[in-house]
Amino acid sequence: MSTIRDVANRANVCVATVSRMLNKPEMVSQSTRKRILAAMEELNYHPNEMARSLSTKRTHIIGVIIPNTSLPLFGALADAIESSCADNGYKLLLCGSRGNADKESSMMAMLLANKVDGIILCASLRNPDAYMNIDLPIVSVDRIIPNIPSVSCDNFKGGVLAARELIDSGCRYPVIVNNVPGTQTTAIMRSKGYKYECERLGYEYREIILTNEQFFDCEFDAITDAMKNPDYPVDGIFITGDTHAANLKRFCARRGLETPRDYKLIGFDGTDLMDYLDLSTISVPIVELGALAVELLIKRIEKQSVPERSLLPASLIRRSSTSKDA
Amino acid sequence: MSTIRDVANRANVCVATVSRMLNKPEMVSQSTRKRILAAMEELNYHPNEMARSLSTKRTHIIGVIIPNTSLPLFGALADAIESSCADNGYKLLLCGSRGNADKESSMMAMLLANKVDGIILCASLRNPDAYMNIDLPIVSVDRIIPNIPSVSCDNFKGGVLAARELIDSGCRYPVIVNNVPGTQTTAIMRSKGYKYECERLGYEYREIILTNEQFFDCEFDAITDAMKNPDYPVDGIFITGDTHAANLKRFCARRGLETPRDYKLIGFDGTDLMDYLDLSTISVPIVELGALAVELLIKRIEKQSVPERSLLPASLIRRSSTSKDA
DNA sequence: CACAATTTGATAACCGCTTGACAAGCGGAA
DNA sequence: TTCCGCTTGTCAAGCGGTTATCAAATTGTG
Repeated sequence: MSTIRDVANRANVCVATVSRMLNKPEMVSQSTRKRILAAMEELNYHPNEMARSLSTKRTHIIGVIIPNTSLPLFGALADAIESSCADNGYKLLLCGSRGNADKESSMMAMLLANKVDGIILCASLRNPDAYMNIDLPIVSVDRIIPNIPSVSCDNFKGGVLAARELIDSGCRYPVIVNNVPGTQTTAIMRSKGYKYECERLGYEYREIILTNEQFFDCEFDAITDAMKNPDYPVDGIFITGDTHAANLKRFCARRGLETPRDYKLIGFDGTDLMDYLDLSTISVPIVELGALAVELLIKRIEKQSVPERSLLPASLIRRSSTSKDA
Repeated sequence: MSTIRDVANRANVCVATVSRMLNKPEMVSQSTRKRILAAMEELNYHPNEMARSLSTKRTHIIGVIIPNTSLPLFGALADAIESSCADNGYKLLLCGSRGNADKESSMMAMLLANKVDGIILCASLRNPDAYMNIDLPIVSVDRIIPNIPSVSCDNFKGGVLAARELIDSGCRYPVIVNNVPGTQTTAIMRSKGYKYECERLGYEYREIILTNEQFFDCEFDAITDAMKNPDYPVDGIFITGDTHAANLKRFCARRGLETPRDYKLIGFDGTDLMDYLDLSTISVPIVELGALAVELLIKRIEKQSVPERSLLPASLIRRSSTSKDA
């Protein structure tokens, strides 16, 4: 592997000149530039980025902490982030946290030790303290963390859209299916939006709370039971998460319940999956979220100021699961 | 940010001792070890991995070139690879090639310049020359490249299973839907397996070739037309790729054609999507593929020898789209 | 207590590149 | 010719670690 000295020798210049040509090419004349380029070519020289980083204290690497790229939403997000990074001359160090708070912490430390220029975080939020007081630019995606700029989609608006769509499609007894309340501010905003719109339209706010395990194991009896409740026979369901919606649809189908005939169903995320299943959903602009996260992070790396909270619009994707003709 | 020298001072030892404790802890006594650890703790010291890499010539980073993590298959693969890397103390530099051969080449160069310890490649294979003659351990996933160890699933066997399943489910006129023939040896193996089994069971080998654009735009008329062909009224379809299968199912459904009534359908990949759509598929052991790729790469990094070609078993996932009761 | 074994110190070179200070060479303009 | 401005050379220190060498200090052992 050839070094900058080899190139310098080959081109009959000094190392400083080669370095200048690498970093401020306008400082070196056409003729020597050509000589140096030729030498690089001949030696197949590529500057050692490690060595560079060591002296410039800039790696042009950004770290991404994300639960799991095998989930459609996060896979798409990772892809959007990667692509934006590449467009801006940054590389991406990927960490899968699996929603494990301890892993997150150790990954933070690892990224610090590897001198990444900044971090994009999709945090579990189990231990928000871990992210604060870190002397490194951070941008959070779809999670609200004090003192850390975040980009998320307008979850409140998403909740509003979902409520309105259920009611528009003729539901009299809508319900929102939620996770056990946690620190997920985005989930809270979705609920709030949903609640706001329900009440504005004169409907009752009802929710069904499921545990993570129930979601994971598709134990949705609480929901089908609620559909048979004479006092409030649920006929419209807003479930936040496309995979959950897909699981629920299957669960119900096995019990002979079909959308839109027996109930309306709307999800949240806007993944392709919903297209195949013909399920309505609230679309999250993932590509834009990823791109904006990268943009903001780079601004912070360059010491520019960025807005503390960025909201991107959620939008309704209407499919047969919320069609009127029940 | 504190350096190794700061730690040395704080602990009243010399840098060499601190370095020893970092790299061969057994060489330093209990008592000083404690002192050093305490000093590190107090200074919140984390060794600068860049500097380390520069002198050891080992980054413990592996580069991954993959088309696009937003596709279910690659998202899952990336996740499997990341997770195995983490388990083995490696970090992952992720590159999205989007199947673009030029991007692949420049990413190769980038990874080289960043001194990754090795590369896992999911190549487009548009320019296989680019990967060869690279002085760095490489492992290829699901692509066969001369002189580069590869891990893939047993595509031949997968083709066999698909053919047998179609025929078992009662098809008289099965067909395989293929991409235009390219350099994808894995696709070739699938075809071969399919063909082998068809002929072994006394059936005719028929294929329908579609272009990438036709796949992408879901222009499947050639297939539905074939289903009406009186000479060979296609009643069973093996389409290699789950998303394609999903798209085809939708395409057919819009024309009133349903599985398993009007035709049998089997995909290839084994993604969750197929579960939701109740479609049969040949399952690729993605997690194992990722883990094995990492394992082999690490072996190569450590100068151990590895097998040139590794095959992991494909398996049939049977769902209603290939059930007999048509 | 002498001797060996273990642990630590001190120093310096090195990994490959950047950067600043300063001088020297060169050509063109006045 | 002289002076200026651009380009390049020279030199050296520094980024934060690793590692080899050798010597010195500490500890354990019989």
